Amino acid sequence: MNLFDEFKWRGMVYDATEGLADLFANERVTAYIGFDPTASSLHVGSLMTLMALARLQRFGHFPIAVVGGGTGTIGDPSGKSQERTLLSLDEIEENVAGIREQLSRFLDFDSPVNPARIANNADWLAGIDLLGFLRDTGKFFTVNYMLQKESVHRRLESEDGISYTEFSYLLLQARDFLELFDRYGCTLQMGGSDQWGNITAGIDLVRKLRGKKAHGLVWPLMTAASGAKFGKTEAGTIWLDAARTPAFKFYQFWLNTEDRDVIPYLKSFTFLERASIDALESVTTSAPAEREAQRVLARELTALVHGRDRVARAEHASALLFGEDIATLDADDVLAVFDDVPSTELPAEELAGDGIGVVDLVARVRLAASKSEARRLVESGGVYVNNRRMPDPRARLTRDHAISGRLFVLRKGQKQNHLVRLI
RNA sequence: GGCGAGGUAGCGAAGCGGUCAAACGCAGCAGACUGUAAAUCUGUCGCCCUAGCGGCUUCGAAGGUUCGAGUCCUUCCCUCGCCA
Repeated sequence: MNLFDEFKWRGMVYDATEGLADLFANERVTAYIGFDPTASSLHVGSLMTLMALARLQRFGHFPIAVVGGGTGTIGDPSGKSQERTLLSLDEIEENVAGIREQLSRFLDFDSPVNPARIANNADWLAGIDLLGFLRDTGKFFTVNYMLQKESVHRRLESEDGISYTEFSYLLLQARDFLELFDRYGCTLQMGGSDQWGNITAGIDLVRKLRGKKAHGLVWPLMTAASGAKFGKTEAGTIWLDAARTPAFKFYQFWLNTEDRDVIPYLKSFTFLERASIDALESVTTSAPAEREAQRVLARELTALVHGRDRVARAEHASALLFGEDIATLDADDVLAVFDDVPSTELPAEELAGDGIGVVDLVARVRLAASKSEARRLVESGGVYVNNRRMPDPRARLTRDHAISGRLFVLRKGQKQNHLVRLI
């Protein structure tokens, strides 16, 4: 099976240029994808992209991850309904460094055969002078062509319009492709379907200036079946950085995938073979309550992003949290398992006398934004201490309630846990 | 520059001088039901507390009229549309 069929089977081909399948079959292709340096960490929304590069490398081709240190200063209008706020150069610099680090978990930069490569387009874009750019790149695009691009077109229709800055973005990305073609013989650019316009612009530029055929491949934008934006949860974005999204939470995010999304996610985000995924699909149909597919998905991704040892811990923590009676456990066991769960230290003297009010504690550890909100939470039955619901806002906690006299497991709703250690 | 429309809670959107902390929808949070799922239903949803027909700060900004202003007047700022 060549890479094109592989992508196709995984539902990753939304559109591709003519002849790409043959190219994959006959040549070792150098391909690139761009990453936006809008934050110092990538989040699950970039997984498709990361996996695409990783698969490419596994099939013997050459992946290039381009971090948009240059284009990031401008902002891509694709898929955006509003003008973006510009980041400072320092911020971008910092973000590029963070992303570089995360890429290494997906790509092999030391392969003797087909090592991956990282490039920062600031290297060639930053030094460009306006007049030179207008002559060398601008001359090859008519405004008519640019206006036809979906991303530009949509913004023209909108009330807010599009700034000249973002309008120019297309040209910069086209320039990237040309540059990578010249430097590394890169002949393929991939991305989400919103990138199609930018990609074809690059292909056109390569053809016009170098007389060579370059290719493009885009996949459908990942959405959850519910229509929710993928990768965001109640508590915000799911990052690939353990400091921002602890492994336990990351694991839980995938475990909570709904049935109708889980198979597509397995295809897109894991290296599992077709046979395994087909098997999981039938199990999901016959025994959905087991959530076997979700477990595998969570295990695979947590292992990939956070490492094998984290998986075991996350699984153990999940079993405990959603199963056994925490209160009977030993504080050390709980701590060992839950060290990813957010925690707060509380001086034991605050529990002296008649103890601390549940409401106060919930607000104190920021499980609720304010004391009033904490009170509402408690009254609606959404607060649990050591797995036992505490619906009375006047309830107080003393040391006697703590696990081994030194630990509280505070829970909000079904899933949000917080450890309180007495010191 | 001229004319017109408009700026209300995270978003959208009501609001004809008093009972407006502000209808309604979405998003959010919690509960029931479940499989740590989906759908559905319920509650909640400015901030504070000693939780009460309690206190405080809001309706672009600043002034003013009035016993009383999101609602009226003045000036200013900003957005959008049409024209130049």
